[in-house]
Amino acid sequence: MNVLEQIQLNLNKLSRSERKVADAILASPKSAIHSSIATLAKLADVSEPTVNRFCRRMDTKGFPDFKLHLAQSLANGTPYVNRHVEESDSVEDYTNKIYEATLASLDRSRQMVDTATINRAVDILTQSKQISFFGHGASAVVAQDALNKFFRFNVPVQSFQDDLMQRMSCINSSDGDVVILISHTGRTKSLVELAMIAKENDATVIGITATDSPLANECNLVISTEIPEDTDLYMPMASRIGQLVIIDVLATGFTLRRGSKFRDNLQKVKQGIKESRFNKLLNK
Amino acid sequence: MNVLEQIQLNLNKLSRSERKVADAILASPKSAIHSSIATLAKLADVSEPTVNRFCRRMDTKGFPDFKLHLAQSLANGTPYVNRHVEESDSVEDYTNKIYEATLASLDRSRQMVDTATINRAVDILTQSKQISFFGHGASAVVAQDALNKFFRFNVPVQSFQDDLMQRMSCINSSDGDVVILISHTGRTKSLVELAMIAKENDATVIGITATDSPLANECNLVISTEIPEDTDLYMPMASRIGQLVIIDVLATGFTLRRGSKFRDNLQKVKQGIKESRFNKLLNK
DNA sequence: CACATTTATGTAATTTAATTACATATATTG
DNA sequence: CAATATATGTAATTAAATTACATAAATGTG
Repeated sequence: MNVLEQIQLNLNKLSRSERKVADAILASPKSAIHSSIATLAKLADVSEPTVNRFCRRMDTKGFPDFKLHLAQSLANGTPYVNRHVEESDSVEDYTNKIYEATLASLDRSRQMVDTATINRAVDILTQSKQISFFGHGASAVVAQDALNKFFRFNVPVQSFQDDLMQRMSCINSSDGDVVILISHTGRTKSLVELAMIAKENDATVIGITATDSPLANECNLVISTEIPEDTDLYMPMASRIGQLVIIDVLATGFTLRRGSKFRDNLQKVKQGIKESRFNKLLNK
Repeated sequence: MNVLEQIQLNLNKLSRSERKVADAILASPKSAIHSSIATLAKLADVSEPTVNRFCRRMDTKGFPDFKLHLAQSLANGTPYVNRHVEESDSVEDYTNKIYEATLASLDRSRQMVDTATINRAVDILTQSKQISFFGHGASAVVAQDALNKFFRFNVPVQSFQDDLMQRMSCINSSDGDVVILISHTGRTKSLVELAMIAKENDATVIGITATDSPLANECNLVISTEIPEDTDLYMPMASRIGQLVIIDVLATGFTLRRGSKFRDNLQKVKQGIKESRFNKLLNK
């Protein structure tokens, strides 16, 4: 709830003088944010400390803080709104809606990500003997992206899409191995089974999934991706983008933790695939 | 143009001390708006009047006015700053930087996307006999994601990662087939070859790639993903996220264009994979 | 209703924040 | 190199905001 709304909703609960302050602000909020407390107090016909008390009552630290919050209230509300695609939408409409929904989802993910958990995951990954990434459907794509990223570090890393290969990999796992299971809902049956098998074989299981789900309950560590989202027939599942960014974060953390030797290997890989590309200047 | 953008655009034109001020603000704009001029000056290692002069240079009346404008910039949907990950970064720092870089990239992509081109691509896809998605490396992941999405529409769609299979698919293509080639730079040699082969066989070639690249030159239609980005050893390639969102947009456009028959098929697929998941209420 | 207690309010004093003035340092130009 | 312009920081001054305290008004209790 922003400050402007808060003022309007609490009008009836304000005292006589504080009501005067509210009225003066509501009469011209744009002007209020640029006014001194003295100017506003005079305009509202109250004392300066009354204005200050009003600001405190609106849960701000004082007048300058109140003005900042009011300024943000005036500046168009929340930055990205998650709106449904409608059948009648033009290409401009649905394109923008999808971008905004994705941005909104990613922003929420940014706010909710638990960096302590990320740090622990990076610890575990850094010390692992082998890393496996598994997921199904859209999350399988994330697992493959993870493979593509971690493969460049020249550490033992694998990812399979075939269900049997996944099971065998988990059966073959042992202490020091890490199995990362990726699932939006955490309710995919076969992934929960993979978690159990891996744990039975002393691997560490990390879930990139919804907390308080069957899969989360079988994991040693859970990186939460539980952003509520409206999926319907037209709206893509934006949360897989959040999963991809978590992979990015883990990969960067891994690189930073591992230090210069792995940076060198990254450079080696980058150089090694250069020939598969047209040179930027010559082959235009 | 808001204050945050103005700062970023004028970085090169600032004097040494004022550049320090800008860097301190960009490092933590949310914190800056709540700071006194003394705190910010200390943080930036400059004098208080230098901060005041910086604010005047940004066309604000002084520090309080600058803060108000900055607060509105932050509330207005362009808050994200693309900052490099440093070796000394904490997990909080690099996590936030990666999220912000991704959000910044995606926001730019949103602003630059050409909806007329999207519309044409949706036209072409809607009328196609068969759709193929190909990419390499990180873009191969995008191609697979596309397969996962379009497969649900029950239209002929394919995607291979094996180079030979890709070539054979393009050799086998004919009029009415669409080949979508995904590449960040547009300079991957084998993808350019795929484009040539597909065109020789009368397929329509759509590139999700950089304009003015070898691949773009071989395509019938180019959906541009040419967002300048700073990639270095630590920063992930955020543009693949933009490619994924373009796939989302195309898929939604396809669904809207195709109408109710395809909506029904989506429901059928969704229902069909329900049993692979634990029921939300019962199996907790 | 009267009295006691609590809450609201404004004046004045104090503190903090921001701005201005001025001297010095640095960069640029002829 | 010298002269001029620009940048910068210290110290002083002004403005803005907050706190302290006394008084007024409202509320609650017997």
